[in-house]
Amino acid sequence: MEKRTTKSGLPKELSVGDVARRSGVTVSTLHFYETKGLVSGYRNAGNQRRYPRSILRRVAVIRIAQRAGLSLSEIREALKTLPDGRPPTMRDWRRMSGTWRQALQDRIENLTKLRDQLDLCIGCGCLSLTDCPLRNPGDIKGKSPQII
Amino acid sequence: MEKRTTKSGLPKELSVGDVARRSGVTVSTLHFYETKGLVSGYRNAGNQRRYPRSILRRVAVIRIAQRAGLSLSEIREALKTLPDGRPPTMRDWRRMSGTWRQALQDRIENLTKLRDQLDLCIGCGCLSLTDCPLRNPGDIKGKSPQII
DNA sequence: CATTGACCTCAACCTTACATGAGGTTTTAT
DNA sequence: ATAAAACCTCATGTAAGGTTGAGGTCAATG
Repeated sequence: MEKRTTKSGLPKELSVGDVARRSGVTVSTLHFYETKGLVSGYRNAGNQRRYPRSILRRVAVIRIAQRAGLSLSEIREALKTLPDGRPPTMRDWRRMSGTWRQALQDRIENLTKLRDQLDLCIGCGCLSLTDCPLRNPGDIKGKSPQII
Repeated sequence: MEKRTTKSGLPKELSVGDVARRSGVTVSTLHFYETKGLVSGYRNAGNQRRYPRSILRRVAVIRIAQRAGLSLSEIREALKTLPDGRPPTMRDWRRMSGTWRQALQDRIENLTKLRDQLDLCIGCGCLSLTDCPLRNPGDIKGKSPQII
């Protein structure tokens, strides 16, 4: 693939293999993403997948969101609000990445809280104490552990 | 269970059900942890699991380590350095939790870096740029994505 | 124009971290 | 003493996020 190019020298359409090479994910991952509704493209006369160049950005966005800790289904929902074949506008991108930034921030704060509690407990040899914050974290709901 | 108690009124040995109730994990999780070598106990005459009270601390430690992002096999390895039937000493606990603290800290730093990059890219409408740090993060090794 | 590499689909498999249920035994409570 | 609650083992299921392989087609190249 990557033969027909635009005047800028960039290929107009991409095969799965092209996308795999350039995005850093495998072909099977692209197939998988397609079954999960995360990416889409069209087929050529021979039933092979062809993608517009915007797929590359889309895959990059998916990977970033994964790094931020989102599940593929959350990512799919977020991507639903973006145009699929066309590159997203600045506004589109800001809205989505803003939400993701917040999710990331929440995760960071949770982990930081855990780290600080761990620091306290490393100091005090804790975990034997009935009121150790680490033993009954506020973010775990349901039947809480009894006094140990 | 929880009938025979010490003079302090605390039960001397615990059944799986007791441990489940008091630690906040299910019985099947305890079975599972046993198959994975994370916890152990002994059996009574009727082949039922019995645990010393120190199991409670052990399970608490496992859950904390999970929150910090460690896998069960990593946790198992770390726990190997602790006594199983006896409560760990302060030194034991400090060594282990110190390592975990570091792992946690690394995770926090990675996520923070990602967040900051995301902030930059939210501002600039990035991801179209060939040198966007989000598109080729330093922490992903191997064949890096080509210029998009 | 034949070959080889790239694609196709579909099913099965993998890892992590458990949950569920069947069929049978042991404890506990009345 | 008996019923109910709790346990036991072992097999199977679940969910996420893919990977692998078989069997067959398509396309780029000498």
